[in-house]
Amino acid sequence: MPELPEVEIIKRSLVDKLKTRQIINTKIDLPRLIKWPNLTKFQSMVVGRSIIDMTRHGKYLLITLDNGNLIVFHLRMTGRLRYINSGVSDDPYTRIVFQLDNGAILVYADTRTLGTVYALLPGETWRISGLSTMGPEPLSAEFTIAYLTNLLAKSRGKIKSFLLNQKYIGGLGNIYADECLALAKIYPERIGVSLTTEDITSLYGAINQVIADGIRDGGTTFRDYRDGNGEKGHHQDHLLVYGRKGKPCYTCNTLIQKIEVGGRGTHFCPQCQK
DNA sequence: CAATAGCCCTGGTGGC
DNA sequence: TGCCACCAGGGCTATT
Repeated sequence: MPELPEVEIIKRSLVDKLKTRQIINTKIDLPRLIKWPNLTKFQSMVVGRSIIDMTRHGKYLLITLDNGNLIVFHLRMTGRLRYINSGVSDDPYTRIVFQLDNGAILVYADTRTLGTVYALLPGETWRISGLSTMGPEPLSAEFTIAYLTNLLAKSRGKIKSFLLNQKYIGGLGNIYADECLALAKIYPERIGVSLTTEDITSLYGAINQVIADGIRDGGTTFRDYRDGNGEKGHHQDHLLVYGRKGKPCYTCNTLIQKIEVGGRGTHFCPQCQK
């Protein structure tokens, strides 16, 4: 499932190829993925425009067009964006194709079709609440120990759920949230306000470290994730707990457990994480 | 504010 | 081998 590191790698692998390209046509096989506006308006806002830039905000990907309009993607669970020189997609789950002026295509493919796509006028990002209410991202200047401390002082829910809430921190998903808590040695069901100064310092460092490592390794490929060139990531080879239920902890050899927290599968070491 | 359930959706998997 | 219930889970909504 693409989280911040995966979406960042997709952006990096696509941005230079897309810049200055003109979108000459679209082929939309699954119109319900377009959440705003309707199919006809979406096409009219996109076709004929040139791409100025591609950026990422949390797990959202944004393409800026030459008139200031935005194409916004959220890949959810199984969304993929890929640039294909030949102009022909071999992905059986291709849902949207953007035909470019050099004969290449930008393909949006999505197995489970939970992804979302929008076209926005300049200044319309408020239409996507998840985008406009998103908290600071790991590794950003706004994400500080003081910020985290202030929020946790008011947080009466479980720390795992806190980390997944995009209003607090933008970009963490289920895999990296579990990894953050493992690295910080914090039990996922701890209540936010119960975290000590030491815990918070450790967690803050772990969040930045885990996200940086994920990016360094080109993202985590469990099944579906690929970058913009169709390449897998490597961070699945460096996970401490996610997907390791029943396997020994690298620190203490205790078997990793999996529980449900806030409706999400949650992996942790019962010995190391307190 | 927090927890929970339901919804969207398809493919892989485990059990029998 | 075939069938089927179940699970994966991000983000949103409704309810308690």
